[in-house]
Amino acid sequence: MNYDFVSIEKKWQDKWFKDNTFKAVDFHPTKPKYYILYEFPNVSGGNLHMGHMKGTIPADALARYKRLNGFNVLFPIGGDAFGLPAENAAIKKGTDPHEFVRDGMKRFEEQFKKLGMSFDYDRTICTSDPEYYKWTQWIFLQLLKHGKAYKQRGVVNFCPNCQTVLSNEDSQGGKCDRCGGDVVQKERNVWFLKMRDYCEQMLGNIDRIDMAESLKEAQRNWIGKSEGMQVSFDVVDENNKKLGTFDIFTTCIETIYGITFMVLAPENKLVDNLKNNIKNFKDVLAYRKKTALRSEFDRLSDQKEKTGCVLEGLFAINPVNGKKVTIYVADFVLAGYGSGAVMAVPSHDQRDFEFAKAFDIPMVQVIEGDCSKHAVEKKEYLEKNYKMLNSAEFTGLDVKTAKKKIAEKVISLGVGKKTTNYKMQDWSFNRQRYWGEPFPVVFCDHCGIVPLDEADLPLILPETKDYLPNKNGDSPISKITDFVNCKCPKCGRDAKRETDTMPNWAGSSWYWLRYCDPHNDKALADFDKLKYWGSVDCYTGGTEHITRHVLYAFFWQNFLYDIGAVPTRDPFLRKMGSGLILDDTGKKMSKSSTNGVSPMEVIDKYGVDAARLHVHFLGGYEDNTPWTYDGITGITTFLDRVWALQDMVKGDEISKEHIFELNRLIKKVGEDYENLKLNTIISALMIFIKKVRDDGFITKQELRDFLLLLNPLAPHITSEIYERVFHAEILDDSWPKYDEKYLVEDVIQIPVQVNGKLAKVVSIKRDLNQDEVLEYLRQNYPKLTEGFEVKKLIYIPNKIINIIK
RNA sequence: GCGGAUGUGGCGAAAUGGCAGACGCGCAGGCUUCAGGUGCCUGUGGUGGCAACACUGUGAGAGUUCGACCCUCUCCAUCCGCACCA
Repeated sequence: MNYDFVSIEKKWQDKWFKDNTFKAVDFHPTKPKYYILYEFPNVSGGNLHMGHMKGTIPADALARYKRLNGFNVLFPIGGDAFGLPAENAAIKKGTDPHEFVRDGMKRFEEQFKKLGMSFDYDRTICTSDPEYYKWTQWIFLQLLKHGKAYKQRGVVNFCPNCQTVLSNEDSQGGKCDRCGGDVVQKERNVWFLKMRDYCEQMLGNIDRIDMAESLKEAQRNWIGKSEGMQVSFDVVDENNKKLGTFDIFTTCIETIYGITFMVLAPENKLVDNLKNNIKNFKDVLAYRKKTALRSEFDRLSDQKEKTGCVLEGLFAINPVNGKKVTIYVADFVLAGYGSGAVMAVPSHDQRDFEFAKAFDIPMVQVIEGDCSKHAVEKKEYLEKNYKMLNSAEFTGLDVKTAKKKIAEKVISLGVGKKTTNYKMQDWSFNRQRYWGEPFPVVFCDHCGIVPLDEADLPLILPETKDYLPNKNGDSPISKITDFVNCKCPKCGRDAKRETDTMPNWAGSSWYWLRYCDPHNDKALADFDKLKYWGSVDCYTGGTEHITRHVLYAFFWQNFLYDIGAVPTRDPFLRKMGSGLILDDTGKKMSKSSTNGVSPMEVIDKYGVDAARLHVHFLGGYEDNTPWTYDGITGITTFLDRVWALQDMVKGDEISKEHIFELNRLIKKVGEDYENLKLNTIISALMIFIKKVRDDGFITKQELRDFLLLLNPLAPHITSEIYERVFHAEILDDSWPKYDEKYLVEDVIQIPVQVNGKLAKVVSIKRDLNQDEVLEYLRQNYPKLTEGFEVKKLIYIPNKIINIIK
């Protein structure tokens, strides 16, 4: 007899939705809090895809499990709606973004309902709602007020296709994150957030969070902490007249006697400052222009051919030995890292080596090793602790000692100091696009950049039909003159508004805080509520944008903590990245690919309980799993058998036939929910149901416990059976307890090995001592010990016996 | 190039120092059924054997251990992230 999943599932979903059954209670008087967050979906798609099944279901199961265990669970949802992804999708569809987002949010809600998600729908937020982005703007004002936001001309990533500036995070590998096109470098006036100030704090967050090591490493790499020295070099002309100085950063101070040239990034300011002394300044400008347009193709090309341009007429003086060397500009030196300049030691750095070969520059070897084919780099010379050469008083010392002594010398000469460098840059924070949070600032000829009064927030995004990106890379908002022209809040004279908008990451960098108090119009959230809900206990979601998103989250949370707006530095205690669902070619199943199977299709065919179980029976939460319908019959058979339990009820209390299995099951399933190991929960439940069917009956109490164990994963069918059998609501019941005394049986089966090889499995009383075991074996299994002397008996009580002969 | 992870039957996968392959799919055989792309039962890593059983087996090779999928070292393969970061 099959159960009618269509009507049963709808019945419960309607009820949960209508009653908002899963409402979280602020300041619950007795229950402990538990905060589960699922990464809110981006409204760009408007439809849930298989990837969402991987992330939502475990979060929902954990939420339901925790509620049954007496927790006051906060499990909210919302939509990430501002920014390029939604705007590009809206443009493609030819809809106004406002309307596009409204539709998308509605569709998400319907689909989440169909998934049986136990969200608190009263707390739903959307980042493009003025009530929400009021507080995104408020946070920006605080950043500005505390010197963590600044506007500056700088060389930044620009996507010619999307017509906007992008952050480093949004242009990884030289490709636009949204359209995949090549990103070029452009000089522009840009808002930056001082994320670099938070490198150490963020590294602390990474250490404290419970998250996969690979994700932690990706984030540490992105921050890119590196310890070394900053050293000052004088710049002179042919006649040794001092023209200025510049700093370099190095992690290999021990090679300083090997410098044969210096290299600046093409954009380095020194080039502009000394342009009158550079004889070939025209060539330098031409080189600059060329490198700015270098595309992805050039950068990835295998040759990695070194290009550059000498600065004729300028020389640098090595502070340790007074040696005069040539200066170049070259694009292998990055303007944004360190001070945008390096000392070049071709014998001991492979890039310098290649550059020296290309430009025919001499080399000086200062550490042992064979430098004829390639540089002997620090990995090799430090590991082998080679001796120093050609390094004045340090010649003959081993490298490790020399490194310390040379550093001391540089410091005592007053030309250097120990420093720490980070790869991470400040966050370029504006986009020349329509669909985003307007910046709450105006530009006044008299007062400069003037922030709006907090009382005037939100600054509403003006409506317009002309929202397509501009060809010249200006924001379309610049055309809305009655928005742009305004009065300066400070002096009252005519002023203009900022017309760029914030990036899509703005709204998602603090949204977990808003869920604690989503309707507050006095603060981003009430401080006591933030304190009550605290850090997110478990945060699930995809891994696609995890490095960026989590770092941005750490950054904002730390900033808000420092200004006293939130009670903790750690937004999340545990972050789980769900694996991908792969299609039949082993590639990521994407929403756009034609072979993508929609979750709604699976739900319509098999029911949502079956779909929920199937996706997570396929493999572990953090593993990639290939999608297939194969095996779903195993799940539907299981659910049919669960349904059939109603007709097998006999007796009330737990039977002696099932007491051990049931207690073990309760223990195992509970542990597996905590660790989100849903696949083994399902198999454990299958094993139990097989036992029940073999015995031909289940008691009422056993059925009750079984339904509770399955409820977090398959909430509909279990709610229905519970109601039919017990005439009550399963959600009013609580998680079954197990008793330790039923986890162990008096007579156990344990393996006996001879010389480490399995010989026999024997039945034996629990908790015998070693002598008793040997005696027992001699009595009952004489063959195991006959014919040889037992040299040694290894007996791990109740686990294994190993006889050594 | 650097970093991280993974590697187990025909397939998805269990087992984190103690009986490898649980559970599910698939496959084979059987029972039920008017019928079945239904339900139920049995078997199923490989090799040999009618069989009980024997040997063998977790990417490859070494090591630690009474005992290794699990710990250590070397290598190979695949996937992911970063990539001229001084």
